[in-house]
Amino acid sequence: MTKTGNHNIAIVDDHSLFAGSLEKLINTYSGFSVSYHAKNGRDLQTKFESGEPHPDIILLDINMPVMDGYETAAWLHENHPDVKVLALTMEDDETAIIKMLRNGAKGYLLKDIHPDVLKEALDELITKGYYHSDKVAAALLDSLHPKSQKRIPDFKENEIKFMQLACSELTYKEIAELMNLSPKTIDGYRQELFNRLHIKNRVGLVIYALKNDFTNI
Amino acid sequence: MTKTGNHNIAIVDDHSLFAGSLEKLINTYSGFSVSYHAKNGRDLQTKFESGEPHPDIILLDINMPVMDGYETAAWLHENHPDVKVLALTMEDDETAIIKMLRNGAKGYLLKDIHPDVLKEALDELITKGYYHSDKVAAALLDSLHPKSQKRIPDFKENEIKFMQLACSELTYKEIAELMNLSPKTIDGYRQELFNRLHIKNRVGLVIYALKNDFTNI
DNA sequence: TTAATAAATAGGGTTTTTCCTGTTTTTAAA
DNA sequence: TTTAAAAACAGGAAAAACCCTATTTATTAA
Repeated sequence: MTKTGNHNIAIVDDHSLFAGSLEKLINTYSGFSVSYHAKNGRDLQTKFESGEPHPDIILLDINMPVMDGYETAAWLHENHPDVKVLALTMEDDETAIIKMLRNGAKGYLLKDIHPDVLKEALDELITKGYYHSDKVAAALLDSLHPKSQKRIPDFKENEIKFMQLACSELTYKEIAELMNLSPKTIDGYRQELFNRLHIKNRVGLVIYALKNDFTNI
Repeated sequence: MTKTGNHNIAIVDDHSLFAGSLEKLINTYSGFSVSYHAKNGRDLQTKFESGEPHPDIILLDINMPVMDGYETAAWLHENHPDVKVLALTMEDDETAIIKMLRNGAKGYLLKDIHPDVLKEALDELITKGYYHSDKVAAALLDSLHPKSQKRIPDFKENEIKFMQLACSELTYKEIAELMNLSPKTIDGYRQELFNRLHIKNRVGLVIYALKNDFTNI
């Protein structure tokens, strides 16, 4: 049935049980087998330096202690660009997707997918070199569409100031007073930012501001 | 007719990939096989009512939508006390352990354990009827010690869950639905937290939660 | 100077949040 | 079993947030 060689996979995840289980699942897929696990990025680096053959594919978790998925993906992309990285994580988060892809990941999967989807992703990774689910495709489009490839849209001075003040317990009215503007102007900033950033409410704005280092707590 | 010594296992977890993988792992253990999965407690109830034979052991996740691990364990304990429940979760939380055991779970395992530990736990579950890791034993002891009651964290479990969900773009109504509680109860949590933490609004709560590592963005 | 554009402001309505107080239900203790 | 406390829930109302559309005021490029 299976033609060309077997593809070796490494799993990088600090949840041993998940990793161990996943190995069994993957080993039931023809054409794929798991060669080893690593608990985090640092652990993976050690494996790479140990001289044993590199895996073809790495299933990479994002949330890990010591050296997380972002760092690990970046390191692999830099030092072992031949190794295909498939992000496999719990986080259903557009910025996480973008960040992983920017760091060289060839695909992004959520852990709550059906096992068949993983098989499909692995197959596509081999045949096409990447796997992009609908969610990833949407995230990509979204990130590329705003004119230039600017990751972070450029904000006006006042928008940034408002964003920062919104990350506090001040009401919009109080923010307006502080900025010497009409509450209606502030409301305009708010609305404009909500639209541009695709967020629904002030908490979304706070999260955005924190994620993008416009403020810190 | 099951072979002598073969024990059927059901997995209740909303993470399909984990469940599917775990099945493969367990099927490599002699004496155990997985008969089916369920996505949550409600789903499990349906399986029980469908007439197919009940599993001997249920691996039960805590965090699930619709009907979580606590409810499910309680229901099983009430209606199917013959079925052994092994809690299998990410939460390394003493109160969660206590709560699951009180609801009839025969053991408690973290998802980041080594696969061998799961095998050991399953074996002990069959031979002894329970599996108590060191952590569970410690939690039990601690809970019996009256002093520990004083040391109970400042926040109740639901308060923490609410706090975490409040750090999102969900409305309180949506959070209430997710937690299977009345919006008025959620409002009660909110008010209580605002008072205790001396904060004025939801943004204050988000900031508090982030500062104190109840969530991360 | 003027037309185009961007920024600030408004009107006015809907939804959500916030707040206060009180009742029912559940849980745990005596 | 009774009782006290805690948790869940509720009514109602005001404030704040949210949303859409439109107008006035600055800015600036032709």
